[in-house]
Amino acid sequence: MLEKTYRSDAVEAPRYDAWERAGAFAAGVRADARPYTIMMPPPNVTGSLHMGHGLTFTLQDILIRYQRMRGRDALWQPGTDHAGIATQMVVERQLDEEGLKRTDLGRGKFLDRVWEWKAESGGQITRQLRSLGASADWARERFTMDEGLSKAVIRVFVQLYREGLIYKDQRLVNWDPALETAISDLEVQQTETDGHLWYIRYPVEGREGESLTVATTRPETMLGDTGVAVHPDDLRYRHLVGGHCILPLVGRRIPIVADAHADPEQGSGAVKITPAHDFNDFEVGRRHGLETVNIFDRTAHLNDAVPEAYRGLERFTARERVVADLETAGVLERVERHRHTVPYGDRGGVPIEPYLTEQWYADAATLAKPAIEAVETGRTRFVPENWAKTYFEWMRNIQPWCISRQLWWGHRIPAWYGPEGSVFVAETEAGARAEAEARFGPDVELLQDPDVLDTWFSSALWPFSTLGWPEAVPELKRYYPGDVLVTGFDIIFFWVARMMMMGLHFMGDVPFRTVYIHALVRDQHGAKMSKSKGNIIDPLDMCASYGADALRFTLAALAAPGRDIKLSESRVAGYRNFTTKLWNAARFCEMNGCAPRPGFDPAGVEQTLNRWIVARTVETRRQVEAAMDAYRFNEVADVLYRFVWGEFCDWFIEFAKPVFAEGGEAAEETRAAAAWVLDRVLRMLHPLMPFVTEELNEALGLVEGGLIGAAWPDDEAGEPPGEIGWTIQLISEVRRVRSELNVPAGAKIDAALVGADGETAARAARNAPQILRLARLESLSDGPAPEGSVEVALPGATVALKLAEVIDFDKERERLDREVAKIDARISGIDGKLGNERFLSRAPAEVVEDQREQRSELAGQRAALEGALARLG
RNA sequence: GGGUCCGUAGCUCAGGUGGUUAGAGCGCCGUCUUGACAUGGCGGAGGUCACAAGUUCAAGUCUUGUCGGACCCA
Repeated sequence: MLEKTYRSDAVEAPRYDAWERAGAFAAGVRADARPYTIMMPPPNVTGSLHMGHGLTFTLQDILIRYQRMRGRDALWQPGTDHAGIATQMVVERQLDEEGLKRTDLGRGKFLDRVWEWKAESGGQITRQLRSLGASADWARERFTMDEGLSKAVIRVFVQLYREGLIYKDQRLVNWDPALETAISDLEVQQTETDGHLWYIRYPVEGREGESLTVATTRPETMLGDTGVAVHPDDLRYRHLVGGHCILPLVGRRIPIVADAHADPEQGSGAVKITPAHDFNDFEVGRRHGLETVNIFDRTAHLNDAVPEAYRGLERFTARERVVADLETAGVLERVERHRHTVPYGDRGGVPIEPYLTEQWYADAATLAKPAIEAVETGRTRFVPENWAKTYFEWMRNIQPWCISRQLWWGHRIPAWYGPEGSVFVAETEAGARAEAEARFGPDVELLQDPDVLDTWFSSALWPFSTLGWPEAVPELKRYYPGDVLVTGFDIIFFWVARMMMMGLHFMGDVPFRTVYIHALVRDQHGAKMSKSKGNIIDPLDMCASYGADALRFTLAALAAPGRDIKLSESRVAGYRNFTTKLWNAARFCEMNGCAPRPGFDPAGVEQTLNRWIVARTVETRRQVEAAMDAYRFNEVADVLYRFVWGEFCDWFIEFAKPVFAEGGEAAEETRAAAAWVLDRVLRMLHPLMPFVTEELNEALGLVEGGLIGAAWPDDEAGEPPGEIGWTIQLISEVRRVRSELNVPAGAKIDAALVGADGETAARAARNAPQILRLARLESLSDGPAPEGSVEVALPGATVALKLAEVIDFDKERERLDREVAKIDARISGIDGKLGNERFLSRAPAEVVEDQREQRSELAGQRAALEGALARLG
């Protein structure tokens, strides 16, 4: 006997363990089945589960469980990525507490510490994923720093290098002075900041008293200025082009050049050029052959390239000093408040510095070409397809990808430096050495590049490196390409694009056929969830309070394509109630002996009620499939919710009660039908609510071996008979009138069916026990309407409620007048259409016919109401 | 500056290719301890579908413009 309420907290963990122990998540068991692959976007090994994870992994689990039930050999490949910067920071913070720096330990010992940390704490997020119910194939779990995946990284690097698609270059990078490494331009957050605009006069050489005024948000960078630009069409300054300014505080002689980068409308129209510290200025400098003077060291302190007085100053201190000195020198014209965007590193949290360094780059433009084409030709499809535009936009304007990072934690770049600036790139040191010795003879000294690769470089290989590449294992052939990649739009550039490039280049095929892009999870008012705002809804809290099933169902129900999810706890509570409802419906079935009947044929049921629920179940199944195939998770949830609650519970179970009470063959068939519907409901809900459905399945002894491995239903049935719908309408109308007239809920009243044709009378008779019970009627006789009754018009008949004692005749007349008015409004609407020749000639025949039918139906009801009015006198 | 998306009930949102009386959850009001379920039942109120023009027999849905908001890129 089922408990009175479902206890998710007691059920979920053991249930999950049982699945995992039984190997229910394992791919490869169904050797003859068509594979279905989802590559789990590897969360950071430092991560802990937040609601964004909750959404993405819930959707993936829904898909994987659904396809598993549909008979596919489902592989959900899990794992984590090593998160270079984040992980290194975590361990450095630990060291900091011991008063140590990573340089105190040295590279080897530091890496040992990172691995130690990983072993202890790195599994947190994958453990948390289990409480969500994620049915990933944990036995195949991978980590981007695993031996095999590392081998793949090295292989890819070496091959791309040999193909000329990886090279070293001296360019400006986004430099994080807190972390002392280059970072990707994607890891730079442009942040609106209140600042100032300083106007500085640069004296013109050889023209006493004449100066050019430049405006800057970063006055300290003037120490590295090597030019001043004016617009070529700017008549004010044309005579100065080709001349020089004398840089204040420094005394350097810098050329005045004409360049379209200078905007005549902005400030004075003249702009200082600092090629070593600004991306635009770098280009200007290149065009005009200006010097590059690097004025910062790795931590953004001024270096020896600046006058002695400023050396060693931190950049913001330097700003104050420079401004003060400019003022003293009388060349500071004015200062304005100015709001502008400042680039911040999203990990280090300090403003990044455009910084001139030598780094390794991948030729993204070349790699992008086939990746663009693959989406153009539909080999990979975005859902919703709008995101393809974003993808194209970025891919068609792609910049060289800076792949080196000045970190210790990560894949070490397989490049060794020898004498005379030589570089040897090989998969192993021995390989590099062999090459070096061939050139320089034995005993050549080699030094490996100290840097590591961008974490996304290894993530880009995830769809095939996790399957064993570069070894030629059978898994590669079987599970590559994946079927769908599920991720957020914020990751299209970082990861989706790069997987496309690498997959096509190394596997010769796209890494996945479909990319499903879901939205961000926000709080109930649409704000991003963040610790500082205190508006975080923790998925694990939700699971603990309402059950993982309730959270999963909520996320699915809110996952409408192309829209952010505004989540509130009350939604989760609402779907917890749905879990309870399901539980209680199952409990009702159990209490009434609704056991599955061997050989039960849903298409062969005889009772109208059962034909109805069977047909509705099949119809629901079709709708769920269509929604699932279109990744319309909200529709999947909605269709199931409405069917289970609004039809199965509200009507089928209520209609079944008198049948059970009556007994006999009808009751037997209805019991079997109820058990069958419940079985189908549990199967269909299982991908969304795995725990409660599995628990109920076991308790009721429905599918042997568990739902997780059960087959998705494929029953067929005809149209649902209209009789049940009509009866429902009758009951609802009577209830409404009772409520309107304040008839006490407990009072049973006599009623008559007036003016019913033969078929309608038969319908009413067949469903009389249900009608009496649910409309709370004492009796339902055949017309005519009793004296002093309230009449309700229905298709095919009128129900007259004997309420002489409670009726206020005037009020009843008013009520009927209102009903007539409503019908008249609809009739005149229809007449407007039917009176329009263009409608009759141009609208499809079935639309016209439908209007005619409605009109005749309404006319009948109107006549019935008029009759009722007449009888009231 | 370039691009994407969104304005539908008090709140949060559904409404693929135009076609019944525009739906759901939460909230609100009334009512009911009826043997599955008060985490519930029954009933109800609440919408000029942002605004304007256009296309069409027909527009929440398509087009254009206006206003308001969000996000991405530079």
